[in-house]
Amino acid sequence: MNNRVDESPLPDQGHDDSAAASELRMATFRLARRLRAQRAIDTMSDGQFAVLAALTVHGAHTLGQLADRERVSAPSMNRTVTLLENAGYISRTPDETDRRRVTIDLTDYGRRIVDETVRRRDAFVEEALAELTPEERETLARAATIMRKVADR
Amino acid sequence: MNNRVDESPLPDQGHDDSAAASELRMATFRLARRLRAQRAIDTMSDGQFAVLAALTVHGAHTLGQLADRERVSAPSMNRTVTLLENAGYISRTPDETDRRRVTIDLTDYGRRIVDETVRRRDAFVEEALAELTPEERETLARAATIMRKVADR
DNA sequence: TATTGTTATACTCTATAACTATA
DNA sequence: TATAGTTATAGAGTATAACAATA
Repeated sequence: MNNRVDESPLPDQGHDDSAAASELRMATFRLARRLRAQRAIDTMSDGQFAVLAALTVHGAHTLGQLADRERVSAPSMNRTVTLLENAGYISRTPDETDRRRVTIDLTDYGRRIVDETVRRRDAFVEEALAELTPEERETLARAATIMRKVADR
Repeated sequence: MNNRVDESPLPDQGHDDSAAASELRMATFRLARRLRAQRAIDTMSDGQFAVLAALTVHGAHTLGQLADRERVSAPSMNRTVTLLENAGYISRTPDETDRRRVTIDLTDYGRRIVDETVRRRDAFVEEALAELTPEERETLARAATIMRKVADR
């Protein structure tokens, strides 16, 4: 497992702002942990899936581009890429114009795994949303936008 | 780093429900990742801090209780506990009535580290919240409650 | 000479299996 | 015999340093 800091203690003397901040932080960790548990292939780590997702969203990458995007060292990414290649999820092809580079892209099988994982993760959230009131769903939809803004600031 | 699945691809033909689910999932991962980066002591892992937080919230534990709570094997938890003990954050004391057991609890120093870490994590959220409109803050406060409900269902 | 990818090596976190002490 | 904790060992993920091939 990767991260389980979802029971963080509250600050001692929480005035309103700090209480709100703690609540949001704890709720975020707890939900993230729950969502992360919904993986299509339990033997694939978050880091491995993140590479497949990056290739899906942003297309083919070189090794260095993947390492930069995932903020990981080149040797570490090389190892992950080798594992994904051996599992048949991605392909490595030498670059024609600059032969130091290799192009890394999804295989059809890798694409299928990504779809399956996304569908399963979304299925959990969709079912949960379906049990809420329309007002609650609206609140979460607005909150999602604000959360991204906060995370990216 | 632990988890970086914050760029998950959207489902192919997102109708409204599935789009809302994807947005919430992505926003949650992204914010969790950002918050996780705010650690007081960069050499302490999430797993180690989670143990300190559990002891703060729920009091002293035996090794097995900690392993169960964090959903980790006993040997793995034993290793984490040994590291935390060597760092001076926790104490191990043999149980008087059942001498197979050991009681694990925070030291004063460990308590201080928890407070510091919580304060730093909350500081980031508080600063971010301060830049929002009152309506946005209200939305996030309501969302936090709903998110916990979704995570715990 | 600089850049891209890879290999060598080492450290952390995780697990299962085996062991010790106690119930 | 069963249980709680620990030790032994191994695999995955991470990093830095050193190397090979290419620009």
